[in-house]
Amino acid sequence: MYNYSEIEKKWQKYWIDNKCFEAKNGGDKEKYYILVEFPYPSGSGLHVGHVRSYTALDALSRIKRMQGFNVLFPMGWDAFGLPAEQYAIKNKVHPKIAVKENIKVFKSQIQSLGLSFDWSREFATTDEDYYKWTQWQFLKFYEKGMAYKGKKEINWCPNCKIGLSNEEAEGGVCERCGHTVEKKEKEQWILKMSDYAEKLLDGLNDTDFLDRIKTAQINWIGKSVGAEVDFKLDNVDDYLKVFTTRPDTLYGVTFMVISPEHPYIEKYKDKIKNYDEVLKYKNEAAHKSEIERTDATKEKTGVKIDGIEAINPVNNEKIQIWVSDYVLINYGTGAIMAVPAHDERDYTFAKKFGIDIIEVIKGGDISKEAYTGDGEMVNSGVLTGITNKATAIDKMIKFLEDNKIGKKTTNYRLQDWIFSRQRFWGEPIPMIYCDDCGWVPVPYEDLPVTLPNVTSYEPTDTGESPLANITEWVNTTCPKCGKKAKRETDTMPNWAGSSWYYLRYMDPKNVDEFASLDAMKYWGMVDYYNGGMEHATRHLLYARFWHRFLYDNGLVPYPEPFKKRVAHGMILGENGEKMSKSKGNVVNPDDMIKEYGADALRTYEMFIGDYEKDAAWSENGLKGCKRFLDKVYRLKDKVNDNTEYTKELESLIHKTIKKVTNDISTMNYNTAVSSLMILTNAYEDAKSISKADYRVLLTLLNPIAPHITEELNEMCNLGDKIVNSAWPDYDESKTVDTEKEIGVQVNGKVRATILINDKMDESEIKELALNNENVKRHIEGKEILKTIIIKGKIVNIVVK
RNA sequence: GCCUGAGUGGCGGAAUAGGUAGACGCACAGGACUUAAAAUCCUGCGGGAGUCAAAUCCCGUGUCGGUUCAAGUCCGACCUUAGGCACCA
Repeated sequence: MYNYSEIEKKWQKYWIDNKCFEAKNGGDKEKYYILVEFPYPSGSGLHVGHVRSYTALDALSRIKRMQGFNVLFPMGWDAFGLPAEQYAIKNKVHPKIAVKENIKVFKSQIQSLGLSFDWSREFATTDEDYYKWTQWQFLKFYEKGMAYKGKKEINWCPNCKIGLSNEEAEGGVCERCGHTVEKKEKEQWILKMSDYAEKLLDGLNDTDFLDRIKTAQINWIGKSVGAEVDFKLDNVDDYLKVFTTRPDTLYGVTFMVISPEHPYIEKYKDKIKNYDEVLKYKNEAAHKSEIERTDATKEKTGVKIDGIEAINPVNNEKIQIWVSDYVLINYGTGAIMAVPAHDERDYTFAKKFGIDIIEVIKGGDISKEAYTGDGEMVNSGVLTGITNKATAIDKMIKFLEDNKIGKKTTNYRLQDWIFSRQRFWGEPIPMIYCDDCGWVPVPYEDLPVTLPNVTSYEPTDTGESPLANITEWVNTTCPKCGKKAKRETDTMPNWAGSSWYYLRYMDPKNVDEFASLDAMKYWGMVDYYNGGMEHATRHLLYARFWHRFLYDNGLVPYPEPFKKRVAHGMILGENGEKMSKSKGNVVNPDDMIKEYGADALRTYEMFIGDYEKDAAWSENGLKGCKRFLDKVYRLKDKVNDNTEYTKELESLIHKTIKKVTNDISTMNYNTAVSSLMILTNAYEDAKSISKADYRVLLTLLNPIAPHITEELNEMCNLGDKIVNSAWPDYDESKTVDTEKEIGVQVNGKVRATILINDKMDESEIKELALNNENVKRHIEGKEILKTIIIKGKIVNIVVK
């Protein structure tokens, strides 16, 4: 039909030469910051999934610019990480070089789509003048006591030889290679993220995230309110502290359980008569994988501790203490009070080991199962007779606090962030260890701590970072005392660089600061942030935490980084399965651009379905969109010289402007395209169309298919470049039909349609309806009970 | 188990605030143009009854109930499915 690749190249060049999409900091226009997650530039190149989200936000950016906003729509590269490192090891090149090549490919692919990114602000997280500031911010965490080095049991992948965060080891398998994760104790840098649990929860109120994203975050933070209770140990001057959300069931406690890692096992070694047995159990638990350990369906195991007992503070009963791996050391206090009558897990445990079960809430049958519902309190001292859980809990907490045996407490599932990785290709953690001074931060003026230029950095078997082998890099002097010292060889996780990149875009060339306060004040929160659902918890929480910390220390002007967060669905293979090389269902965007053009690919990906949902690829669908653009192209031959909207098309034009404007801002891209198809079909049916008719169609289609529309606009001399023009307005009054067909129902079933106009009153409409032949047939001989007329919508005649 | 969503033709999916279910596209079928194919154009396209053809009628938005003049849309229970959390006390 037409030479799209030539047209596309022409306009892409025009946009770059004329700096059409470069945002300026400041000015009279209102700012609007649109962000798509920057990609990891993998060797396999751009995925059609990238095309979907980039095009969607590109369309939004283009509209916003035409509507007069100062739009920031930047792009960069999240380029640290394991794949680049592994590729580099295999091919004996420095990852810096491999990354550079990948970025080149990615960039040219992205540019061939005609996306309106502001390339003047481009950077990669691996650029020294970027990660200098990542390190600088880490030092701030350290300075404020928010980063510490601690011995932590980490998730260790023996295959990748790398420590993994809990998030990367979900389900007990390595996220990268699928190998079973083991536990390994290691000194790790840790950020005190758990201190921010409440703030991260609160901050959600300042955001406009999709509900499911908010929910995912709330679940992840896992707040639960309850009480801490001290159980005195019998014959020992010490307490065992537990956390419970059900202090109302304290009278039903028949045993306690501590986690295998609980410090009391060592502390009371001498008192525990069956210490050997307990230790054996502890060791078994340590060797279990995360999967085995956390499988709720498996049978409960445990060992009764012989030699120490506790005393229930509310009734002074002696209580046996068990050790079992169903109690986790990293939640609450690592110890629980067990109420088998009213907790399912405690119930199973008690049944298996023949421990007493005491009912304190009526309503269930404790011979069959634990009753977790509400009911009347029995056998419960001061609580007896209360029938409401909340009241009982409040009363018990007051009792505990009055008697100084416990207090109201909140617990969070959210853990501290293990920030060390034993890898080469990451930001070096800017710390130095001196035998005399301990850990000393690298002085701010010495940043960045750069990675050494070496070609060999195989991972070590000991679990140390490959950097540990590069002695000339490791050995340094202590910034404090000047003696010989060693650099930290751990590097930062991938999530570090992506936790603040949106700030750097605001002021990417700044050499004095990570971004100036002025720039950050000007651009404010990211107005519209798009990314995958897989980042709804981890990346988004890390970035919010990082940002909030900066805010609390006066380094950024607003507490929350992102206003609105949306997520796109995946593009699946033609067979409905996730695209993968092994399944052979991968679609390469380059091939599609070559065969159908970037505009057709963009249009199709917007039309493919609900933006938030997964959608299966269909090359036929893409062909359909190509046909649509061809149709738009052919319209050029029927443009007349009129400069006003054609009368017969006017109403539809106004309706379409309204629909496309709304749909793109609410992510309903599929219906936006559909309404443009309807308008195009109407133009086709018309004898001829005016310049104004054509121009408005091209303008409306431009955000989605920017090249061909700009070309046709020029070819037909319709006016200024669309990119420099204003988004069309619509006249609300012209979107309302003067004449309309509405349905006439008899007893709720449509029996006819009548043509009404906006001048008719109810009686005229009623008369028209009753005189319809088919309606007459259905009401003949029956009594009309009532007639409902909803203006412009429907008539319903109720008969008996 | 708990927390979110989602179930509509052969397929992707439309249906403001309850008001003509199936927009738009794909696939398919028939026709036009052509020596032929491609491209393009026209017609049909949820299921069933009915008819030469129609008109018209019945059924139909996961299932079962309910509210309403009217339910894809609201309410209750359930089923299926995707995602999140999960021995979190």
